[in-house]
Amino acid sequence: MPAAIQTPRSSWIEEGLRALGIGGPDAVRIESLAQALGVTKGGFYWHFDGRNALLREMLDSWERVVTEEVIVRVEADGGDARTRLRHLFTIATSIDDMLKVELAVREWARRDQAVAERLRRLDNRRMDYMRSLFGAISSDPADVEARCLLAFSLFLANDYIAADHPGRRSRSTVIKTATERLLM
Amino acid sequence: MPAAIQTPRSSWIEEGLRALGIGGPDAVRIESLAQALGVTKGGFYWHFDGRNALLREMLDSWERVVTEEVIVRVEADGGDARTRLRHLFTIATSIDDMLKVELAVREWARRDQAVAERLRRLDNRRMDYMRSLFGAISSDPADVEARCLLAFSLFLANDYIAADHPGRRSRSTVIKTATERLLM
Amino acid sequence: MPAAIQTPRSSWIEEGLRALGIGGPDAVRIESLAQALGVTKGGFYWHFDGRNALLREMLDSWERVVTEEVIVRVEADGGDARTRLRHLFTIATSIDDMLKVELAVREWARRDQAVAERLRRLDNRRMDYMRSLFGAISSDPADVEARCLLAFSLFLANDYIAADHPGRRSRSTVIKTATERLLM
Amino acid sequence: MPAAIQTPRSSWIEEGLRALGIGGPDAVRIESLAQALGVTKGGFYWHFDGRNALLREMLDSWERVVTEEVIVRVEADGGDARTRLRHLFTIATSIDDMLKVELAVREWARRDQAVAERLRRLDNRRMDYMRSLFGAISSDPADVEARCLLAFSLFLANDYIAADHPGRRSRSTVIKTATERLLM
DNA sequence: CATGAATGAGCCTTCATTCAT
DNA sequence: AATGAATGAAGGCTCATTCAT
Repeated sequence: MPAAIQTPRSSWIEEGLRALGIGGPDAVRIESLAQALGVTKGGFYWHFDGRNALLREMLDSWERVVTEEVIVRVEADGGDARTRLRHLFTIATSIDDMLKVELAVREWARRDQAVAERLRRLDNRRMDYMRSLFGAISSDPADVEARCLLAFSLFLANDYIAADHPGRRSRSTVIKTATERLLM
Repeated sequence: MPAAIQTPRSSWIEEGLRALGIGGPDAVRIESLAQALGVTKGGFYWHFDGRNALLREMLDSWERVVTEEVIVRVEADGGDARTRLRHLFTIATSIDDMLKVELAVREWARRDQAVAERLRRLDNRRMDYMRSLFGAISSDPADVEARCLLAFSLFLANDYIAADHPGRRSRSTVIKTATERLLM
Repeated sequence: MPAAIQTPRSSWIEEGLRALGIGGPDAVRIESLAQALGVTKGGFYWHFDGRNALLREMLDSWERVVTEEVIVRVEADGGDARTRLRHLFTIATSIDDMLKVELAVREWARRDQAVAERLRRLDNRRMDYMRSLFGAISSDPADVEARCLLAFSLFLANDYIAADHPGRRSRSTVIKTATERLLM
Repeated sequence: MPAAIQTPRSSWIEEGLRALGIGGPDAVRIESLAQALGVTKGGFYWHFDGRNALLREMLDSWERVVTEEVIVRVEADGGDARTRLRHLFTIATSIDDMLKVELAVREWARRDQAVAERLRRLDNRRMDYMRSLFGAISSDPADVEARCLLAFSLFLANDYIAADHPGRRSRSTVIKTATERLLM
């Protein structure tokens, strides 16, 4: 039976990820997190070796969730390649908090080599998975690759592109159309 | 008499955009810029009303370049819709510094309402332009919209996605294939 | 266990009042106070919300001392109206540090509406008290009012007027004569 | 014929005195004065040796006006001692701008020995003048001295005391009553 | 585990001053 | 005489970090 800890490491990590998603790495301030957790920042240093250690563990934690959870859930639902891809897109865009973190990490990776390295591993794993699914739809490797990149781009860019769509079209409708285009 | 001094005002803005592109808004530090320009930070306040004023003018300046310049260049080259779209993609991805700024601004917009507003205006103008070009290729409005979004996503995501491509394929090859897919 | 630390919060306030008395509000510099207290300026922000908060609390603290303490001490000593007035003048001019602060606050009030408002409340309370005492000496309300104003002026101007007095007369002798004139 | 100067020394001094009266010596900022005069601060250094030189000349200028002008005007109007004293009080409290400067200088003197010295000379000259007038009213030197101090105090404290007066009494009415009390 | 308190580095901003033109 | 531009010294504030209790 694990000791009942008052403010466990995981709380700091969760709160840190929340802050990261909202304001980027610079917003992960020990003081803010402490305040959000209702404790004083001094206690933080009992759990972690410093801010960088927290940042590292935040990434570890996020990586684990994002990799395992999503793919596991898609596979659990079963179905053919097209079905799975549709599930994948739905799940990926539905975990709102995680998408925010995703974007923050990606921006962060542009400035930090270590983060970039982690992201490369992660993206490769995801692309591999998509490649296997799109490979069941198209037999042209170049086309598979293009579809993967387009799908991935669509997923990421959703939150960045601020444009409105004409008529009664909502963003999600446009994404759905675009997705189907990739599944043809 | 030739232009005496190369308007140092714009030097601060240029340097600011460079810093923004590399490290995001938090990296736009008066002291760093001053050092990069070979002057002392105190002098900055002769030119600008403060950091926020610089940030605002940086966005003004960037918006002007990105909007006018790109579309003007594409139109200058002429050609049919497909040709113009190909030119657009080439130009958009070739101004390396501007792409970095683009991404930084986009991340920034997620935390700052005023920036988000500017970006919305800008993205709408771009989407309008693409819509007019894709409209010449496809007659289905939903399809046009989907192609626009995919194209835009592809452009943006390029710098974010860290995945490698199997075989001898380079990223730019995959993008080219993906682009052609959108022009079919 | 005796009081562990002598509430460092109040140390900042005391030191702040000292600085205010000597050099006016502009002389209340966090850095100077820190140095005087033998700590670094950063620590100040643990105790206060910023310079303005300190300034506010300094005024609170001073107001409390000046209002309560003086009147309480005079009343404690008892005696008739004349005796009390003599005590009042003696006490008011004897708390040297407080007189300096008094003058500084008054000058400050000329530039800051909020300070002016506090001072008005304080001065009214004092005038009320004097009015009650002079009312026992003179039955003409206009005369009472004039005596109050003269007494208050005398108290304040003491530190401002730099003139020497001829003969062997000291300032305090002249003030004593003037005071008695008001008590006739 | 003196050269027609664009922004003469005297403008800087006048503007400096205005700033001094409003905000004390710390408010005499070259930059503010320049802005008020519609020129750039750089030009200031053509006229003056630096901020301290301006401050010195401001005091010179103020001293001249205050000493000569007031006494000269009172004497010009003539009358007996009581009449002259009444004139003196009226004039002294009527030059509003000068009263503000007067108070600012007095506060300043508390922190600056050189200013204190000037003020002592000035106050002594004024007290001498009042002494001569009160001497015609009272033959007791101690009483004369007390009246002088009270009169001077009343004049100075007017602007500092923020108290309201009960009934329909205005401050100036109270001062008038108090003045007459000193002339009895 | 956590608090209270403090350190110190870093940043923004203001302002007197200087200087070439 | 005055401007445009810059320097440098303060001073206010934030925040990661440390440490005794």
